[in-house]
Amino acid sequence: MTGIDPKNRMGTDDRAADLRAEAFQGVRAARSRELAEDYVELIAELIHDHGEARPVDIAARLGVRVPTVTKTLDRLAREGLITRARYRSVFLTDEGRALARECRRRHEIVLRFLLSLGLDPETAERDAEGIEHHVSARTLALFAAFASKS
Amino acid sequence: MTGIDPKNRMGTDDRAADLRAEAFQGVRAARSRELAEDYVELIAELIHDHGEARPVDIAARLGVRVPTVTKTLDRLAREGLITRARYRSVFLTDEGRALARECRRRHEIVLRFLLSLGLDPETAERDAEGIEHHVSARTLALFAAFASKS
DNA sequence: GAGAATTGTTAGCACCATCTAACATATTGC
DNA sequence: GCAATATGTTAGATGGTGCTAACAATTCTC
Ligand SMILES: [Mn+2]
Ligand SMILES: [Mn+2]
Ligand SMILES: [Mn+2]
Ligand SMILES: [Mn+2]
Repeated sequence: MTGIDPKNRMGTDDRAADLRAEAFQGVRAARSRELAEDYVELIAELIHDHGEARPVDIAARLGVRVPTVTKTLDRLAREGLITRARYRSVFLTDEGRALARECRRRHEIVLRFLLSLGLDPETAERDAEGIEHHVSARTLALFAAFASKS
Repeated sequence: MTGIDPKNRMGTDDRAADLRAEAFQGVRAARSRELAEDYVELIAELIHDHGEARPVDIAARLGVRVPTVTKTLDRLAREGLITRARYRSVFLTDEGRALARECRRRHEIVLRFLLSLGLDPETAERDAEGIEHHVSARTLALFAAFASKS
């Protein structure tokens, strides 16, 4: 019968720590999807605007070198988001197209939200590009509601 | 004198692409700082709440294994954010403490903002943990203003 | 204070994301 | 159609972030 039961105190701490850990695990999962999301969104846009998505254009817009794009595209192909043939431009699979659509929608909601808060367009675009990957469905819904209500 | 000057068209595209590239480069830079930011913020909190920051507690709260923490702490020490001695707990340098303070402030502003939008506390905490690293000073100021005005 | 339990480190693996250099292929322009 | 240019791939390096297994040091408990 010591004053405070150390087991109990630890138990509370542990539960709090577990909650934290879950949050961080979620963030890590989101991080691991970020690059694929940016790629498919950009590929869809290039196909829409220019008729095709070429590695050189992807690289120019992402600000990385072409070999970096080649390697990442190989990964996306492995994951079933795109298809490609050597020396040819890139195509989205159905799955890739679905992801791209979802990412575009999310990107636009986040962007409109930031603009409706009064942020300048350039900063809004920059911040949206990072924030979009870390916004839950609930938060997205609130963003959309706020933006349309203002 | 061909119908549309292809050089001109390309020029416009190039400038737009450059802007995009800058945004993505900014996001990549933020990504490369994320982990260090989460670590120093958590270390400061552990020191404040428990008197010391031990790898085992850092690991429990981040949801990773202890050897992962060891390795990352080595990197943070290399970068001058923490100091440590073998088998001892972790200390922040002045630089680390300054970064931790800034991260904590930013984290709280983002969290309060999300809560003031009407998000439930658990989702707010999760989203804040990811969003915080991608919020510019301007956006942060707008978040803070919105949260206090509501 | 010795043995048990906990904590921390090291080594080694896997994967990702970036780069440069060198080479291969396609496209373009004359 | 060929030569020059542009584009794409491969190889190999660097560094980050995660893991498990094995071992070392510390701390706790009796
Ligand atoms: Mn993005
Ligand atoms: Mn985007
Ligand atoms: Mn965080
Ligand atoms: Mn945080």
